Amino acid sequence: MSENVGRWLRDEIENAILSYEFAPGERLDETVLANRFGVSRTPVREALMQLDAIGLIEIRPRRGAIVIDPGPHRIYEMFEVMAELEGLAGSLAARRLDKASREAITATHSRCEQSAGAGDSDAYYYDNEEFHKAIYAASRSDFLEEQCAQLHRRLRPYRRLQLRVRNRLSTSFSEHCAIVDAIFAGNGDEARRLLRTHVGIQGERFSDLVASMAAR
Amino acid sequence: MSENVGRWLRDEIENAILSYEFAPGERLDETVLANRFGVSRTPVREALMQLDAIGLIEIRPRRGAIVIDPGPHRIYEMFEVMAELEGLAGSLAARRLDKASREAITATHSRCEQSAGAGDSDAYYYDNEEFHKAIYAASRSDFLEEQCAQLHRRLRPYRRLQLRVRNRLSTSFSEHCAIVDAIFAGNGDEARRLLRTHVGIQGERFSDLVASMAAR
DNA sequence: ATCGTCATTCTTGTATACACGAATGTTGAC
DNA sequence: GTCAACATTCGTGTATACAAGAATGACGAT
Repeated sequence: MSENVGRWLRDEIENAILSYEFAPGERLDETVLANRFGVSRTPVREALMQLDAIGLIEIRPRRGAIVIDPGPHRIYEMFEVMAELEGLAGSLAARRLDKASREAITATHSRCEQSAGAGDSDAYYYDNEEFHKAIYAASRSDFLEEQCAQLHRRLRPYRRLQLRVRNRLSTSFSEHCAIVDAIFAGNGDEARRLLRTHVGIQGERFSDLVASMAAR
Repeated sequence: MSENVGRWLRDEIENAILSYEFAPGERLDETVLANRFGVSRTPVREALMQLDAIGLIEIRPRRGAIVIDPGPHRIYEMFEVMAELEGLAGSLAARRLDKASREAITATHSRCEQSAGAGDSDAYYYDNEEFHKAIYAASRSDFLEEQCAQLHRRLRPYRRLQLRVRNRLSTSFSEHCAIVDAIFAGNGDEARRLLRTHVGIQGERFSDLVASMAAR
């Protein structure tokens, strides 16, 4: 239970949305939520406000809050932006790499290698996140790091779906290898290019995503 | 006065912060704000919550809200990300340009030409905004458009400072010309490259910015 | 004189009460 | 039977009251 009820509720409701417990399009009734969590409406409203700012729900004045349904097209757009930001992070990381960042990338990369080798999709999902976060941090740009982390978080559920696709694990890891090489070689342009294609969802990978979304 | 007091207050306080009426580092007392705007603390808290999510203030639990002081370095980082996003918008615009977007860009571009020719810095400041927004819209990516608009808004005060620098008006406009040419020619890579350097603040332009910030 | 401890005060965090607009169901007319 | 107007209900928006933690100042000890 976080420092105050409002933030705790924000996380709680956010998780519920990201895990599809609250379905896209569903209306979130303040009183119902307040009862469910055993608090008053005030912190519930604060939590909803924050979720609105993050973009997970939409608060229509006097008409309540509904869970936003991004839809395949918008998700594609979000990945498109994510790819661009990660590309920037990679190119900066290649230029500014220091010892600590290098070690962090190496560590998370080898953890990815283990889980990919073991074919453990869930473990890879987690290690992959850490790997990407290490690259954000290596960019040495706090603002970029924050933006990347925020968008990464919002795309989390779809990324998870992606990993389920056959062979994606080993493909993803070999792409990681090339990315690490480029960054460690100080080749910013190459790191940018590789990360862009690694993160972006083009062609059949997009159809795969849509298919797995439709499957739920 | 917007649809509800909370959002109105958000805009009101946001403007006060962006216009330096509330100085960076300053503490924002809920009761004081409530009295000042003649409302209760409830909508004030809602507004502060939203500003926290936007990143303009920081709410420290049980210790009140303070206006964030980005500092030159972080502002540089924000421009760096802005440059990247605008570059993406430009490259997408070049690929996806349709009649309506083409006309919107042409219209705003020629308005920039007028105000730049007249040496009217304030008018150019406004027309320039519209020009960039036209490019965001031309990208045909709603998410990217929103992200660009949000960051653009947050960088507004510093952009204004930049334009004060000698000769920046005509330099900016000639860069616009090249950008328009690249987009209309369908040359996405060129548009991206030009926008990145147009938006970014490298070298002496960064020192200029820091200098004008220190001058206040 | 300085530092630590305790009490007081002030501000934030949460709950509750009230007001107002939107949604909905009912009744009547065509 | 269908549609429209009105009344009622329900939920959001705002204000106020209360609780609890943090900042501040005074007092005492070293």
